[in-house]
Amino acid sequence: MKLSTKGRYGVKAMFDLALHGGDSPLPLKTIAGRQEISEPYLEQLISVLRKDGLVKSVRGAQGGYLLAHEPDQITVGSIIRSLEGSMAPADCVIEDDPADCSKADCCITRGIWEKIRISIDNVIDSITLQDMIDEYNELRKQNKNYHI
Amino acid sequence: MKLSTKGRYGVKAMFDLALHGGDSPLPLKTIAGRQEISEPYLEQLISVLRKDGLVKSVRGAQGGYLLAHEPDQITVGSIIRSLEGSMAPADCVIEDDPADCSKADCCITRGIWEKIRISIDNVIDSITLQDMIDEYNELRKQNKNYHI
DNA sequence: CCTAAATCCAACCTTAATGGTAGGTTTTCA
DNA sequence: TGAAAACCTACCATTAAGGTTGGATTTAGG
Repeated sequence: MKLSTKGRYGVKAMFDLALHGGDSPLPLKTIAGRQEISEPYLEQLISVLRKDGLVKSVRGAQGGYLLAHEPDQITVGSIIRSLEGSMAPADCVIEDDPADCSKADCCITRGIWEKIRISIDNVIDSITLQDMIDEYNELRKQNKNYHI
Repeated sequence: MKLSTKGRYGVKAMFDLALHGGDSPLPLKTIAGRQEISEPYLEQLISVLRKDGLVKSVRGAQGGYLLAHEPDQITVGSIIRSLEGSMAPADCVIEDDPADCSKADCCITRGIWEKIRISIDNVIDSITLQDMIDEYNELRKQNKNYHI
């Protein structure tokens, strides 16, 4: 039940964008360097985030990426689901289109997988990039020793 | 974030053992047949469960497997963790020995992975095999149409 | 207008895990 | 003593992860 690097890198990159990005686009090279992620690999990930409408891109020199919405409108859940798909631990409890199973209505284990999915979704959908920024600033206030 | 078949088959097999097993050992062939799991594959899984003290085995003819404890003493969490390891979505938040990360004390994403792990653990550690049996019996009472 | 910086895109590649099979050895009840 | 069972080790095909490579396209700035 590991999250792959897709989800983890994606959240890190989006947080970096929320923290350091402003009105002018932030080039991927900067994000990748700061977060220590392979740039061409991150490129593939952010391409997915762009297609899902989480970031906007500006092409050409001085180009880069921008958050498509305010940080308090972007949840960690939307980032992770964009890159990893549903957080369902089994295909039979994927929210939008569950794999059909003949025993679905009387399967005891199914209820467990569903509870797990709901509990994960509750956590990740309740955290926004703004929450992460606030926490970062709080931590920064307490001990000067901060990086990302 | 899928659970592999190890965890899913393991829970199914243990539930089968709790439901149909008694004082005499239940052969793996019966469980595998009823749950539609490849017998030699399930053998590998139950071997892990045995080494972790969740089931006891009886060798020889008329042998098989028995739960090592009462159904209300065996949680879904203990089964899944035995077969899949920690439910931590990232190595830096594995409960017993987290992968060390230089930024651990000031990493914002780490807090998120930890919240996810805790919320999953809360769900799976709160469900015992007895709970599953109770739910099964309840379902059985309501509609006659029951299998596993 | 030219160039460098950037996004965009498609293909490839290596490694490890998944989900098994196959083929035996040992134990033990009837 | 035979059959049924657990036990054990090795193998294997497929897939996904986590990239790398090599280019094509766009565009601000000199």
